[in-house]
Amino acid sequence: MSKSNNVYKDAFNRCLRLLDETKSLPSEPELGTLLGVSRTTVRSILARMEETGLIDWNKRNKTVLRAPRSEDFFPEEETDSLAEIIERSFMRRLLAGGAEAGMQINELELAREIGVGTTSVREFLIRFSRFGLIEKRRNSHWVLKGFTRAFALELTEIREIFELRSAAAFAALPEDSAVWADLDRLELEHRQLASEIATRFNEFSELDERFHRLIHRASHNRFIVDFYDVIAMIFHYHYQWNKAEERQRNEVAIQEHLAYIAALKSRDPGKVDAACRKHLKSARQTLLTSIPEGRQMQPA
Amino acid sequence: MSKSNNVYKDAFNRCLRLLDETKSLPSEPELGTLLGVSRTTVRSILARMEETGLIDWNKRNKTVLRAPRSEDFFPEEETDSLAEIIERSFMRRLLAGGAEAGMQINELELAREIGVGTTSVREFLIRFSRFGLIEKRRNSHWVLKGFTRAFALELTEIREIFELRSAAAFAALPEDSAVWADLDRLELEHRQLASEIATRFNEFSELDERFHRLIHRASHNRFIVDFYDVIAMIFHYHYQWNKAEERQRNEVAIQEHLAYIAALKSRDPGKVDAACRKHLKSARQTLLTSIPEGRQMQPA
DNA sequence: GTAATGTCTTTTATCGGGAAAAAACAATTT
DNA sequence: AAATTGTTTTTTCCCGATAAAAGACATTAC
Repeated sequence: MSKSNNVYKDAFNRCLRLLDETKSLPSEPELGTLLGVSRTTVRSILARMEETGLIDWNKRNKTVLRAPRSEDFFPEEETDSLAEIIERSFMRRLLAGGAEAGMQINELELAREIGVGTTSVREFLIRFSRFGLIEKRRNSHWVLKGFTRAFALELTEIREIFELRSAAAFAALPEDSAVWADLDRLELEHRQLASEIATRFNEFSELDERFHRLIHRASHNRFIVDFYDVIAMIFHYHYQWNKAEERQRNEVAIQEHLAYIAALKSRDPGKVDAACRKHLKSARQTLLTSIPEGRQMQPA
Repeated sequence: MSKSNNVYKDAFNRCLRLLDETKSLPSEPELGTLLGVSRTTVRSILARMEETGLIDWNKRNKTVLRAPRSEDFFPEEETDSLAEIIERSFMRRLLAGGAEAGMQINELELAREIGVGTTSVREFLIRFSRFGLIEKRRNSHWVLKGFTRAFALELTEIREIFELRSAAAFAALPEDSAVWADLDRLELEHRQLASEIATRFNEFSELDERFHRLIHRASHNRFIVDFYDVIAMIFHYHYQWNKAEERQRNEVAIQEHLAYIAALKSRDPGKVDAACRKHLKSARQTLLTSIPEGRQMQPA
């Protein structure tokens, strides 16, 4: 068992959803771009769809025969990549307590516990190391540095430096830049979310990330853009474990974003700086309150 | 052939150099710490030293019998770790022309060319990716982003932000902090190097790194400290390919460092800022002049 | 009784192999 | 002739296995 076919399964599931909308599927290369996979995978998908009577496939003709049923889908858990599985397991262990700073991380043990090979775990740890939470001892184990208050403060310090710069660069972008349309679209989405906050408050997290990434991109600096990966990772898990007052926090954040957007549109550097600072300050506060002083983070 | 014993060979060579200085070697654990290896490796070293008649080894007694000869040493090239070998090969390819931005990187081909397994190459690429020079296409190849002028500008932009902050933090450190002694020591080394610049100018690179790392550490921010790895890597290779006017450049840099050190010692924020800016500006200039406009970097 | 040595166990670093997925090439179809 | 399908080759992803190196435990020496 050398490689799971999760790419195929995930693409298959996504392709099933396309079936609802059309009477026939497009060409193989087109489907490939649509699903983000190679033609090889597309053909496997089509083959199975034909087998299970979902479509009639004859060269260029891919006629939809019936709507997909829930049994047609592959189980969700089989569509995740190994890297995702390992990350989730690792973060769960990290946040599920007992993860003291200084603790050593054992590749073999992790691999056995998750049920994967050591190579995948090693690759994950190397990739994960750039988040600043673990550190490698040469020829030896990894050391957990811990999800501490110090970590959160160091993270937000850089975030603030970078975002203030990016926001300033954003506001200085020429009138005809495409970003202004992107910003308008995001503003609209914010307003829609604000009006349905009671039911959709948990959709904020994803909108938040798109908004900040748009701003950071204005820096035109790959190190600033890449650094947002660290923030996104932390906030991703932060949102998962800290559900306390989630709705209210998100409501406040949306309003801050709207003020921030207005400031950007005004293109007044002073206003941009003020709105950005205000939002970053409350974001930092939110993160910090979820880390008890002098202890490790714990799930809510 | 699963793992080379370069750790042993490298430690053995370093241990040989200790033989010149003493009549007998210390205990195994002590040797281990001294050489940065485990006792297992220390014992392999001692075993070979006894075999080749370098020492007489009987439990606690490790008497030196003769001075090491050049044949006793393992060849230099056998002491490098695989990661170092791969990095060097990769950077040579990158700098040896023909490395256009957008080019795709083939793991298998690289592995075959260097003569190592794909796993090691994969791990190297993952580790290397944080330098911002390559990018991964999911389930597919890596893409070379190129050693371009844009890269150098993005890199130096962050460097300047971080170093100005770190320098300010450094100057604000309390009188009794240990860093002031470190700084004094570095100042002395700078003066010594300056006085023998004609013969030792190529030693500057290493001193430069230690100096800047000391300053960055004052930020107490792991992201700032870690970012210096990117700078160090780039400058390391930069120094290797751009030998033009090396002596003069280093002479100027040493003087800038001395002025920078004096500013830090004055603890006057204005002076620190000015000295830091001046040095960073010329460092950026040096880097930029080695990258021809609109083209890839080429070795000198 | 502390610290060293001797011995045994575990973990890391690395390889080769094999299935999944991508990519390249050839043959059709419109 | 441009795009699509059919076929073959190459590459990526991941595992299990193995030697090097680290680490743990037992024994001995001072």
